[in-house]
Amino acid sequence: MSIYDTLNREQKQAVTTVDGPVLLLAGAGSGKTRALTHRIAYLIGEMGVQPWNVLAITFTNKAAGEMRERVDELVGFGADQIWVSTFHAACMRILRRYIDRLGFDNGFTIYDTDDQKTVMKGICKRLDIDTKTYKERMLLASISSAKDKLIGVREYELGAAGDYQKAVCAKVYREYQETLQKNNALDFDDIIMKTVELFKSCPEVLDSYQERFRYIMVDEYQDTNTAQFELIRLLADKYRNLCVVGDDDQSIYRFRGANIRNILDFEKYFPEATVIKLEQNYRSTQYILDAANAVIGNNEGRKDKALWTDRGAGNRVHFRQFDNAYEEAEFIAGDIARKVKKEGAHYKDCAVLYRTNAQARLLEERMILEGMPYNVVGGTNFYSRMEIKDILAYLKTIDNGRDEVAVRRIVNVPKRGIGPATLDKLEDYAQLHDISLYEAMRQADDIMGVGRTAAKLRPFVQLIEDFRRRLAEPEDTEKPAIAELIGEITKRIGYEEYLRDYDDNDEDRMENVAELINKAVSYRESHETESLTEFLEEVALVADIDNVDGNDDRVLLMTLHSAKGLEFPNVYMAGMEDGLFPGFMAIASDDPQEVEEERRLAYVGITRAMNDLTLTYAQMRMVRGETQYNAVSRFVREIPAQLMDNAVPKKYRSEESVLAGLSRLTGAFSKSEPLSKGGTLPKASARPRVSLRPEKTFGAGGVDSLNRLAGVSKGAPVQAPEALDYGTGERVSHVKFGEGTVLKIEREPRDYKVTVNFDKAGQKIMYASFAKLKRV
DNA sequence: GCCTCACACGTTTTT
DNA sequence: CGTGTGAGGC
Repeated sequence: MSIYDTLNREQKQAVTTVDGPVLLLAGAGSGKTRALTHRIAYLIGEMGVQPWNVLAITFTNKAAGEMRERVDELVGFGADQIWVSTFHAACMRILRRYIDRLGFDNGFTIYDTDDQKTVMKGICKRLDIDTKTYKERMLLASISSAKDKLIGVREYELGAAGDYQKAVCAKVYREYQETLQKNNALDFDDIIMKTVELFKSCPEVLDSYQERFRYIMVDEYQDTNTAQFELIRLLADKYRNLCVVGDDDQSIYRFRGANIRNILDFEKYFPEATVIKLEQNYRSTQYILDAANAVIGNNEGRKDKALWTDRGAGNRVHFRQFDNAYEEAEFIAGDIARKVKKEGAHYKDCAVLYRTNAQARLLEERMILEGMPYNVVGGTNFYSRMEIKDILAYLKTIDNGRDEVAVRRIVNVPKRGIGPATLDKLEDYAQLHDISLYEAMRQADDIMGVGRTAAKLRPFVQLIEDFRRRLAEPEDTEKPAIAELIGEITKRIGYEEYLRDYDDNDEDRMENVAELINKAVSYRESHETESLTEFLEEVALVADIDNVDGNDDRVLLMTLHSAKGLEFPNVYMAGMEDGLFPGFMAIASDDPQEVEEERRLAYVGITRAMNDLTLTYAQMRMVRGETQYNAVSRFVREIPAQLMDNAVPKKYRSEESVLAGLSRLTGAFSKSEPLSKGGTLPKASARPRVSLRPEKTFGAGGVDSLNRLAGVSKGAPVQAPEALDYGTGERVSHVKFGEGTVLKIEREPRDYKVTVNFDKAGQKIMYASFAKLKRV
């Protein structure tokens, strides 16, 4: 009995066809990861291929981690020599070694979307571009899409000739690339593009990697963009042992440049390719699979395939409709609770999938209310939180002084009295002397003479220099670990106090900082040598889905995109409405491809379900403070009625009414009038809707906050309190700062400005109507 | 340089 | 609806 006996015929063929290009068309749930991992085991165990000659590429760290685990089990000795990694991580490894050949320093940093935006803002200012006509987002999008297609600055400029708008983009593109190079930074797209550039300009480097990676496997191949395809093509060009695995029906990243032609035209690029189809589904029951097939069948131009299962009919697809999104959330939470209680399900067996992250909120609130354990994947990435970015910017500055975005971010956090004017002066000086902004700060004394501003910069520069010096110390003497470094930074800059003044979330934020320290500790544990550069790189390349722990017994809430590659016994797809899913943009577009992509997304969602699939619809939904009335999603309507337990109402079945439903009826109906459908759901009107949102606390300020509330709701200016019930020299208490003594009260046109010396928090100046001070 | 208020703007989706 | 940004006062 060998490990290959459990594979079906097609899987076996995929495993044993090791020479030449292979296109493995693997439908959802057809065991493609099994096929891939066994293929790697077969190459090494049966064909005598050296482990280091194997490269397996995935899209997320999570997928890479899972594959690594399974390969380790199957291969045993030498498994750690196999490169199992994401596109980005693999390219980073290559670039760290060779990017100096492209004029970058090997210690370069990675810019995330936030950093890109910051750079772009600066460029628009510098080039005097009107950001009303040319939005930063749009400019970045066109640069990104150019990079996805491997169009460099020069080529872009050539293509822009004669087109004013494009010419502006070209100018911005050039400036953007120059800025990044100056800052010794790459953005996500550069990571791929620069690697291709490296391979094309340094044949000997390419050759060394071709020799190294004689057997290449690519997972989720349908999501590769042109740059990624070119990268793979170059690497595989010598030995042509390339096995790509994908499903054109699950291609959902067109918006990010994924080129579906890569999979559809694979046989054109590699005419000698063996094509193998995996069509047996091991995941879902028949009803679910039939529904999936029915929906995806509406797409044109797909590779012909039909999934089948021997798991039996199973349950019909559940369809439930609700008056509004609150009831939808209530039902989903309730249904999960019922499954856990009555059917012995675990929370972690249930996932709620939706189109947009914004939908998570209502669901989350409902689950909090029910005390149900849940986990939201995505939304705001941990590493894009303000406090994390601040700390990382300190680390980046210590690590790479050329990263101007990082330096600018923190030079005045916490406040050091260094404003834009000072930075401009420094910037000019830096440009003139061809040095970095940070270097200019180090020389600040020479620039502005004995000006006060130079003195303000000194402690900052000293702080950074101090940490740099200590990091340069030899190992196991004085050199601090990254975790210690973070702790010391926060302490020395007084970050906790800064956060306390910043807003009311200081406790959450400090917890996040603590979490970052945890991550630094676990980084140290999983690596033999600690490198700040490497730590920052790992941190830059994590996706939200990477942090999902499948062992936690919690309901998972995530977007349909995040759900790709996962499976759950019970799946809820919420917000099945035309206008939301498929999205408004896709419907309005005259490019039918857009709705097709949404349909593939629906297909991905449906095929996540193993046993139970529930689709929900809300007639009324608040979107950005506006009430929308939508028709039942066309994707629900594409599922034959006999596969579902509830019929889609007639009114949504004809095309006409669907179109009518599409138009937004804001204002046409009274918003306060609940659209109750008679006696079907009597509790709808009785339930206090407001209670679902966490109530905002206005502190103990009594009259003052009431004044504020009343004032705000009428849109009138805030009224100054008639008189204060405390005076100079008296003791007062504050919600955040505790007790203190009033030093000064100043009358201002609209308010009183009160200076208080707090026992613990020190001296603060605040406005009476906001501070909610109470006499003690 | 800092702080406040007013308003404009946005949503797909993410390595 | 919530956030982020820019103008104007202090």
